[in-house]
Amino acid sequence: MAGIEEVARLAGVSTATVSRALSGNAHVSPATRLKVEAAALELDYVVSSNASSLASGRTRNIGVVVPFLNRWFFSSVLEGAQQSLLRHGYDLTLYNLSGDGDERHSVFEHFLLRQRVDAVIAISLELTESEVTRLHALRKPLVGVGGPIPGVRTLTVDDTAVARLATEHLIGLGHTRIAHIGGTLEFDLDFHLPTNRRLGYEHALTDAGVEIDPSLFAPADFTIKGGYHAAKQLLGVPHNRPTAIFAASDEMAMGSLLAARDLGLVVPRDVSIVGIDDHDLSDFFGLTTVAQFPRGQGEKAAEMLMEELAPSPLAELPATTPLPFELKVRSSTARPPA
Amino acid sequence: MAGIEEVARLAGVSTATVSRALSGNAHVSPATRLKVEAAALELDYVVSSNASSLASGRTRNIGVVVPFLNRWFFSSVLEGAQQSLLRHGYDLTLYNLSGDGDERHSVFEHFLLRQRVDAVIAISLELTESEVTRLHALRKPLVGVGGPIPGVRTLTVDDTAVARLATEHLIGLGHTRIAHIGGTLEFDLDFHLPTNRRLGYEHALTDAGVEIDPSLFAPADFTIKGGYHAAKQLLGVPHNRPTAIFAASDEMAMGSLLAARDLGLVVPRDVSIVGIDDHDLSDFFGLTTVAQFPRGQGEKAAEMLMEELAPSPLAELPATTPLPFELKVRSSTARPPA
DNA sequence: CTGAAAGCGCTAACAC
DNA sequence: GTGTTAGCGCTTTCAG
Repeated sequence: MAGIEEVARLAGVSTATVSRALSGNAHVSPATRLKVEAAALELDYVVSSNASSLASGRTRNIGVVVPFLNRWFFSSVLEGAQQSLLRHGYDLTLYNLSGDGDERHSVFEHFLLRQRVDAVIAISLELTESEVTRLHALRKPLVGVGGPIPGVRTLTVDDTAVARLATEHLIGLGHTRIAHIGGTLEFDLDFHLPTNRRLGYEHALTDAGVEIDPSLFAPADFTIKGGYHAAKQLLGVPHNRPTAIFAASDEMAMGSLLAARDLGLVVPRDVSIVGIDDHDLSDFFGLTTVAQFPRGQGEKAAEMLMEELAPSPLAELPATTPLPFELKVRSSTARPPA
Repeated sequence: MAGIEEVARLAGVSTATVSRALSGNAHVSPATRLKVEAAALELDYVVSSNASSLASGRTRNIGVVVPFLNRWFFSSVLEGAQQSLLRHGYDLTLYNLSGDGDERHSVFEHFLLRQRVDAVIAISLELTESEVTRLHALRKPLVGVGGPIPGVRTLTVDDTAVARLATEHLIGLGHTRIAHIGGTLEFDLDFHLPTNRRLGYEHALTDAGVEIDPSLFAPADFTIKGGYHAAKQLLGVPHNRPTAIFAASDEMAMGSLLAARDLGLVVPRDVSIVGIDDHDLSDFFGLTTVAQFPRGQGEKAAEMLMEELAPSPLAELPATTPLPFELKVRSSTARPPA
């Protein structure tokens, strides 16, 4: 537990110089810098982040708030953010709001206000106006991932366009009876993702001159299990069965795959299935999907924060950055049966 | 950003009293405590964790180190730990070592030494002796989850017993040709989990008087995909096919389920399958498994740390706490075909 | 480019 | 029970 003073003594300089040399925040002659670095190394010196934060006002720590941990999308974003932050010398403190509203309140009251963090990343969370206001009042940069938050810079794919792309792929193959497994209303609270995806689906259909059939929609909960049951419902009808399913997430698409199989249908011969995500397992299942890149989203969110926290005040960045997505055609889609 | 001084002024007491009243670390008369609390509330006062840490030496922050984020086991442990820590007013800073060894080194050099954390939880990571030594030298409590670390208190299920239980379930049903999908050697580096599970399997067999057939073992990588390929290998043989598979993880067991299906086999009529974990999806797949409870493991790890950090120095606790596990029989196992 | 010194906002003896 | 005060270990003006 060597302190800065000992390093200063060993290097024969003042503590101020040690601080400058080690943080790189000011000009120090190469010679002294070397001396200081050598001394620090020899003494195993590492700055105390608390003392440093207290004195400088910067914590080099970013708060990340997520609603779930054990879901592919969230953990991927988190992974990306973590890695990127680490590279920048930042720590990541994690707040999981999977619990009740109480937990959420306490997180906002406690950690944001304890000034433990320099900024926060909110993943797929619709923050309330008061939460956003509070953060702004504390001058904490905030970036959202996974859906637009009013007044906040946000990274999000264009859900409507993604859904349209998936649906158009099916239409392009010749399908017209295309079912859609979307989210239940409760999932619409944050960001209206289900609604947007459904809209993209409907737009694509309409543009292609296909009438929208409400009986071809089934809601589910974004899980494999939910997708399975929804698909059984959709595919179990005796006649005029849909020839394709567009699921609003890969997990639901996988559930559909399994449901089709259990019904004795062969994919893609009897029914085509397409999802959204490019989940880890999608390749294994041969699932055609529209990839979004959550790792990249996490990384980008971190980078944005780094820029915002950097001394050089950049030009105002756009409030919402569109994210890339890409159709990945695999073996779960084909022309409809003749 | 009201400071303690303003609160003290508003409440008509000294800063020391405010500190005491708010932290509960000393006796304050109920009357003044109330006054202080009211003042703090009115001013939206929250302690600066940095100042507090610097002065007290406690950070109220726990570091959690994980090798993966997007795997069921790890995210579940993490979730449990997070929730438990939050309840205790602790923050959790996350370090994901999924990158290269460089990252690992930097994590150990940086965060542990930056004294950002009071203690650390290592999930399924075999720490090197020097890493452990370093932590001990810094007097940072350390608890491991998922495998024994020499010289460190660890939470872990008895892998041998778990595997034995799963295997005995199969034996009890009348199976004798029981295959095992275990881990590849690389997964054995940390904690020898694959080896232990294989041993449990072999012991159970031996005890039952069944000879161990090396051709009935197939290694995989703990994923669904890996399990799928391993199972195809095992089940694809023309004759004397195994009547049961014991997979060392539920994900591999699910892969086996899918493989069996693709081979035209009906589970459990033609082949029984059992896994370990009780993964989120296991219920959906009707998979018989031996549940371990990772959320609980995370919670318990947090609790242990809280005790260790508490002022009252408890009696020395056992170095390794055995964890509960439980056979969950579902529909993937049955008597072997006659 | 470098040093001296004044805090950063709190906690913990130590008095009373 | 409560006030006084000396730091915790750094960073950052301000001089030089």
